[in-house]
Parts: sequence; C-alpha cells; structure tokens
Amino acid sequence: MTPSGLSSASSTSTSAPASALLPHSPLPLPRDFYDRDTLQVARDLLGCQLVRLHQGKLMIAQIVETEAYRGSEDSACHAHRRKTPRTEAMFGPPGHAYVYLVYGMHWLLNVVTQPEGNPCAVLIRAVEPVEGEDAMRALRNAKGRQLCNGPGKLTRALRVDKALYGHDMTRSEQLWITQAAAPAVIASGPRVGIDYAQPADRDAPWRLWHEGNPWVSRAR
DNA sequence: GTGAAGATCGCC
DNA sequence: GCGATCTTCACG
Repeated sequence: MTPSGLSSASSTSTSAPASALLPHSPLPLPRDFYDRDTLQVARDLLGCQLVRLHQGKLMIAQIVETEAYRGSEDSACHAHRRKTPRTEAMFGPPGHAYVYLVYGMHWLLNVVTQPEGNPCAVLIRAVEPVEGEDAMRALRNAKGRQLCNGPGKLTRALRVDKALYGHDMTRSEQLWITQAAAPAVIASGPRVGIDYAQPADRDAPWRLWHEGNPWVSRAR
C-alpha cells in the first residue's frame, strides 16, 4: 500500500492513521465494534472488507460508502415510528444484518448498531471488488457496467437478499466484515433518497464515503 | 381489504 | 426524466 499522491489534507505529520498500519485481520469485527455511536461505526466501516461466502465461492469487497440511520430520533430511519415486522432486526442486538426490499426490486444491506433496543443501523451503499469478481459478474448484465457502486447493485453482486435478514455478522459464516486499511480521505454529505424526512434529518451529513474512490455511488 | 409510497436503477 | 415492480404499513 503506497502513500500515493494523496498526501492527506492536513500537513501535520507524515504518519498514517494507526488503523492503516495494522495488519488485515481475517476475523469478523466483534460485536463491540457495532455497539457504538452509529455515525462513528459508519465512518469506521469505510475501508473495511465485506466478505461473502456463497455456494462455495468467496467474494470480498472493500466498503467505500455508508450511511448512518440513527433510530427513533431520526425521521429518515425506518424504525422512526414504531417497531414493525420489517424493522425488528434493527431493534435487536448490534452486529446483525438488516436487509429489506426497496421499490419492489432492490435489496439493501444494513448492519445494526448501538445497544439492543436502540434501533440504529449503517447502510452499506457502495463497495469496491477485491476478490471473487468473477462470481460477482456471473449474474450481471454485460455492457461492462460497474457492479458494486450502489446499495442495490452490491447486494445483487454479492447475492444478498431476504435470506440474510437478521444474520449475525460477527461470525465467519455467509456474510461478515473484517478490518482493513482506513481510507486516506473521508468525505460526508446528506443521505440519498430521503426527501420524506424532516429537514434537519434530511440535511444531516450522515452519508460518508471514501473521497476519490471511483466505486462511490453517483448521488442523484 | 385497499391504497400509496418507497434508504434504486437503467434506459429513454 | 420516467417506468419497473411488489412489499410494507397506515387507515378504516
């Protein structure tokens, strides 16, 4: 991993973030990692690797874009109003998958955060393929389009759907996340597709992404 | 039971 | 810019 041209904005020192120097851990992030402030988890998930084991094939992709959904206080969060069958997983313990269908056709993947009973989650919005790209492509359209630069696209590429609803992502089975190098520059802005939310929530900069990474979704 | 809307995407 | 597509939830 080279320092590359991205001399981080601040010129205070040449030292990289500690996390960038740590060796990649193949173990799933522990529950404690998710049992924290949702925005912090959303930030720390950038650069981590999403690992998917499906039908004997291993797929690995680096998380480059996330969004924080902050429970009952957040009018953009599905759990804002009340507990329903769909949002049940968000009310459960951290580290589990909250998967749901939007627009009748796209599965979206979230990881539950904060202590049980506080219905928060981080939406994985975009990933960069690292390994198993063949398996990711198998199902896809031709045209050489990017596979994973959007929340609905990455679930299709990684074969994530209802079957993984509530899945415990702290175990190395089917779907989990491992620590890797944090991105050099993190940018933030309003979350996408939540015009229905109240202004304060709609405008909150709770969408985070790896600045400059070509796999970040194009906001609409 | 019914209807309206949706944390998106790809093509027109 | 628009339609696809179907589950979920509010309402009655």
